[in-house]
Amino acid sequence: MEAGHHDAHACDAAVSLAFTILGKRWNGMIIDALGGGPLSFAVLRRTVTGISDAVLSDRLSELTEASLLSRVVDPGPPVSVTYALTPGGERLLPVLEQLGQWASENLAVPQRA
Amino acid sequence: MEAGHHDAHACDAAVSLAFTILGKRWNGMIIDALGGGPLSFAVLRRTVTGISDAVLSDRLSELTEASLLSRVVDPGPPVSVTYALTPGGERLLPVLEQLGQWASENLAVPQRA
DNA sequence: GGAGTCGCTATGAATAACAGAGTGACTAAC
DNA sequence: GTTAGTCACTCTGTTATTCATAGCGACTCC
Repeated sequence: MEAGHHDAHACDAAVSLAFTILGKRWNGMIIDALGGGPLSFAVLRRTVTGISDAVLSDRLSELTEASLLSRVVDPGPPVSVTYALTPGGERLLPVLEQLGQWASENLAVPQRA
Repeated sequence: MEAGHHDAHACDAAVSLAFTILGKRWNGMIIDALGGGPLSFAVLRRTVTGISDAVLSDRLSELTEASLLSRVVDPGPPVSVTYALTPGGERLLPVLEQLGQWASENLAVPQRA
């Protein structure tokens, strides 16, 4: 019981930490999109349906700052920027896959408008 | 390659679905807190450090509506309300545990103010 | 009666996300 | 040379969400 209590306490802080990233709209989906390989800003914008330029730019900065993404600039011309998962970012993918599986088995699909 | 592409596409929609719940602030942590067993509103309020009454109330309603939580009223007196995970909610716990593990291994702990 | 807890609701303030316009650098088509 | 498009963002006003806090009726305890 104490062992279990200790584990639950450890999970609380770590889960909170996880949600400092994943509790912000779009981060999980950006990371998931990059699971297929490095992408440019424009491709991410189109792949993560519904996100705005401004929010995408903010999120990419935060995720890069958190060392989950790397931002690689090819000086060109034309200049191009590619975002890729870091190893830490990649380690989230199997968990995201499980989240997706859980969702498809346990959440109702929203009604179509 | 096509099989891999198909999988990635399936994950995208399902991951999006997962984040309709988990991409809102506090939901992951509420579910995690209830992983230890049913709790009252007030205990949840104290356990999920930093959440306000109003948002907790909103979140509990949404999670109940999404069939991840059940809300049980003991008529009393005094009246008391208990929230518990449904089986679907419980099935998220192992994934949350993995999220916590990922976070503790891959995210920097924020500096203390 | 007063103070406290419970399970919320209400409300204004602060913050996050949205919606869309804009920039300079570049390319392609005419 | 001009026009239109794409890229990788930045900017700005609007809308939505979250925060902070007060308050309510029901109840308990002193």
